[in-house]
Amino acid sequence: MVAESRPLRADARRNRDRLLQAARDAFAAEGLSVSLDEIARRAGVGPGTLYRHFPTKEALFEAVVHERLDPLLAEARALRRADDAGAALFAFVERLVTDAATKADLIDAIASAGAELQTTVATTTAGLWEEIGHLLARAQASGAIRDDIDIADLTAVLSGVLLALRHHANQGANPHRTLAILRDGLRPRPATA
Amino acid sequence: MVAESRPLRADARRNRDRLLQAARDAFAAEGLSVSLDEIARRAGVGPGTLYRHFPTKEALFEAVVHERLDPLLAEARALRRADDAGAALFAFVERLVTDAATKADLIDAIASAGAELQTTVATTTAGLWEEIGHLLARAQASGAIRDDIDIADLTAVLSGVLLALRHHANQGANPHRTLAILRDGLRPRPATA
Amino acid sequence: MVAESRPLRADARRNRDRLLQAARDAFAAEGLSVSLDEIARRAGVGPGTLYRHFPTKEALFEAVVHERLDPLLAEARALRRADDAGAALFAFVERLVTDAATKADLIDAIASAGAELQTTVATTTAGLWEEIGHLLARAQASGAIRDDIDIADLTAVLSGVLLALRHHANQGANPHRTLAILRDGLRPRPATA
Amino acid sequence: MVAESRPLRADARRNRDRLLQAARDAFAAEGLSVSLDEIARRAGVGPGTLYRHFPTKEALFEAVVHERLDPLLAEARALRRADDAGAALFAFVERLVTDAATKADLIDAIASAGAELQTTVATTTAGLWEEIGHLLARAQASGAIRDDIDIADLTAVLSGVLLALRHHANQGANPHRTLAILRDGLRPRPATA
DNA sequence: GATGAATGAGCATTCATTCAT
DNA sequence: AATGAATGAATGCTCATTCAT
Repeated sequence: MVAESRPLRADARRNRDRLLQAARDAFAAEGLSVSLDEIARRAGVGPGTLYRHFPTKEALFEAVVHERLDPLLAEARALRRADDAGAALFAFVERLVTDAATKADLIDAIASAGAELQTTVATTTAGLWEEIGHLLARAQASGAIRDDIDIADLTAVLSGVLLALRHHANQGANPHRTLAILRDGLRPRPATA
Repeated sequence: MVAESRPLRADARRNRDRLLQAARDAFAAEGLSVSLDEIARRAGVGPGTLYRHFPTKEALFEAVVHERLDPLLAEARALRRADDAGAALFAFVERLVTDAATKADLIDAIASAGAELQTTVATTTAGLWEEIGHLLARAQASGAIRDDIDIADLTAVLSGVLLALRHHANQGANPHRTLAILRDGLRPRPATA
Repeated sequence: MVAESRPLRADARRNRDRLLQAARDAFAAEGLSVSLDEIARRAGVGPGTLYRHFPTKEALFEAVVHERLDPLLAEARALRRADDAGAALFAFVERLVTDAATKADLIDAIASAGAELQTTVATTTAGLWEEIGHLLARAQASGAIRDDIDIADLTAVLSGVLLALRHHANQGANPHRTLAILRDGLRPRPATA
Repeated sequence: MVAESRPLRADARRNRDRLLQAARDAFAAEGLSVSLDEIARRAGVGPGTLYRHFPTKEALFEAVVHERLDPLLAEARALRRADDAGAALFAFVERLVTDAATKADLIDAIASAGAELQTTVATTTAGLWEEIGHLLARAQASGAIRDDIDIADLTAVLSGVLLALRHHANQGANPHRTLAILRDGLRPRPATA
């Protein structure tokens, strides 16, 4: 799994990249229902080539998910040791929401994935939630975040907000204002409600 | 031929109900991609019977959506003239969240509706958002809700939370805690930001 | 087959007539592909009632064909003993063509009937061709019609003309001019061609 | 990658030809109502292969029509400048009738086209009638054809005869005798009517 | 490796026919 | 008798996957 095993990667690598790009765009634009033929067409390759790189539709989708998630995961890991735990969590949440707004793509697929492909994708996303759990725990320990919620709650609201921004972005919702609601809601509650 | 409004609806009504129930469950479990044959099978009828009651897939979906939305719409309308505007909005939000938690079904379809079927369903949901907009405006006027958000923002967060509860309910998210985040996030901001 | 066997014919007869009328119109307008439900709807009865009167689609079609053919058959039989055999044949041909033009309906179905329902309808039309054969033989014997054709040829041209008038009537073909070609073509050939 | 215009068309071309052949036979035998699955089955391919070559039923039908019509159209065009205009028209009519007799297939579809698929097929046939119109006009100008008919009339009779030969060929109609009727009917009328 | 043709199960929808009321 | 609901096989078409070239 470690060693680069094969030589001719010049064009193969290029095709793989094109396919991932095309798949990203297509999933973002049409959802999971786009046909693989359409993705291959957009990438300028034959469906057989797509199959060679990604033996099933789910494998392709998962690769796309990985491509999106891996940088986020790295960022979350880097924040593990930030000084200000509360700021770290808010920074990461902001990063997620900004991503969802600007990339305007398959964050939603990451968050939901319907009941259709699931399994492997779910495994892939689990790592992300785990990192967020860490950030939440530290932020709660530092007093920056209310104590009466747990990682499941945060995960729920956060993926919900991501999904919502995807669906409502073109309808006037402002990511920053949406974020403000979330941010204030996560703060420790003042004396009384 | 005399006065009973409809004669042999006994079985027809029963099949219609069974179909709606099966569709509700199936859409909730598998999303919009469930096949009509599968829904018919679950309802114990032939595909032709499904067709008789709901001539297109969209018609079936819309019937399911209506069944869920109509009572909510009625409730929202009833709250229009509540004395305490802030309490009215929170009550309705709580109602929505409770629904999503207990019915555990296609609130998500209502909230997202994907890019797939749209038209009529969109029209149907528009009415709901309109009512919520009313409640929000009054709550803001009364000072119970922060001023720096508009209906699009609320809609986004709210549908996000609903979606989230649907996807994460079985993963331990607690509706009341999730709701608490939303509730506190909607309050007017204290002195500092 | 002779005695009227059942009493309650008042409304039953009326339904039967309505169904035949609706079927006639529907076949004429849409061809054989109209659904029986559509015909029943047009007749203002339920599909079960249609079925009671005509147990298969073919039975209905055949009844319609009979209704059209029987008067024509009677007319042909009446012409069998006409004094002027040539005039008799031309008169009958004219009658057919006029029918096709004014009724603008399922003469074509009679003539073609595709490869779909056939058998029984073919049997039904055979009687008509037989009568025409009689008229042709007599006309040829009297010298009014060329000798070098037989009933199969006449049948072919005649049904072709009927079909054609149905399809081309709205495109400017004039039944009388079309008929003139046929009439002159049937005459005995002058000395040389 | 070098210069052969198309690489693996060997099998594709063969399947396409098989499909056209199967479609031709099937349409001729059963009319437009044959199912595409049946045609695919007869051609020995899956329905998806049929779809790849002809994406709709109409596209398949039109391909079949073109295959028949294009040579006829070319021939008609070639006759436009013939010396003897009357002979040219008769030659073309003979060609049509011969075709209908030997190919024994979907000339009728061409002539009628039903009320079912239309559009593109209609456009395709229009060109043929236009050419025939040319030949008719010239033949009338030269005195070889009666003056009291127009292209619509000729079209009607001609397609009628084609249809008739299709339906009655196996019943003994002789193309040459049928043709004789048409030919003599088209001649200028002698002294008396 | 790449191509794109082939496959065949599957989908939404239709409709002739049957049957409970 | 009549009704209209139910049936289920069939249709045109789609698409993930496989395979010959």
